[in-house]
Amino acid sequence: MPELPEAETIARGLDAAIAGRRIERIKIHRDEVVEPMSPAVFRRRLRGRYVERVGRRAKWITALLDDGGRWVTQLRMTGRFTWGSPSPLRAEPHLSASFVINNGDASGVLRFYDTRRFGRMWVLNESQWAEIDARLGVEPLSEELTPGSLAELLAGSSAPIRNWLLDQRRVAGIGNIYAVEACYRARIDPRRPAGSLERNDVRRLHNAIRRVLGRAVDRRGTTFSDYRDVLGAGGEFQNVLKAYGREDEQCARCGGTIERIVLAGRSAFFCAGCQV
DNA sequence: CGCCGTACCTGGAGGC
DNA sequence: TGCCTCCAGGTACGGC
Repeated sequence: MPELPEAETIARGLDAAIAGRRIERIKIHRDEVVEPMSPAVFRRRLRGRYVERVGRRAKWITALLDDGGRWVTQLRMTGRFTWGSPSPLRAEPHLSASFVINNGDASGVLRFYDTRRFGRMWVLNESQWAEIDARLGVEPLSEELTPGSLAELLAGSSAPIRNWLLDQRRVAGIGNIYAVEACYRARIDPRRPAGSLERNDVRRLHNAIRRVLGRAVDRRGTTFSDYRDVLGAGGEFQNVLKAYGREDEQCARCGGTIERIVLAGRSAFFCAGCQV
């Protein structure tokens, strides 16, 4: 479900909801959500802490705590937060964890649902977080990603460019939807070896990555089924997808037909007429 | 080392 | 309706 734009939207919603507030009660409904931490240690490190700020790194949601710790969440495919009014912390289908958070004069409940149960959340110290952070590549919307730095990262790779874009160690935050859309916008065949891109290809790809992600953030992400922001609203970017999920439809740019292929086990969509 | 197939899970869609 | 297969926004791991 969530790639960079969805994680960004969720992080902004969480920041508005819980920054400056205290985590009063924690219930772990499914122990695996905190693996390899134990629920007891997770709760001990989080209970009573104030959340200073919620942000995003790649596809991770990170909340800075008042004791210097960091509460981090990896949403994976179907992880979802909801912020709502208090009610009993009872188990519901797909509910992995719930948190009672002091909301000024009242309290609210933050819930983490995860249908496919791939999502994880941990409370880390700064050096543990630094290790994770160091393994993640450059933020694609930051000034660090330039046509020149992208060209250096691409050099020497034989992986198809669509697969390369999914590798979080070089550029971090892009998932399958936006990798496919960026290749379409850049008019690059998703099968092209990453290291074969020439200067003009790299410039178009750089521009495409930033435009696609930037517009998807503006539209609060892409909703097919599971993804919702913390108040339950879907995104709008699915309405302007040009290639992803459009197998057999007409290409908006050249009138060709969008094809679906499988690369490294995952669908890619492209127009053979105008993506070279 | 780089790349890719597989595994981890559940549920929705579509074929029969 | 039921049963089967395929597919899904991510990523860790192991094999080659």
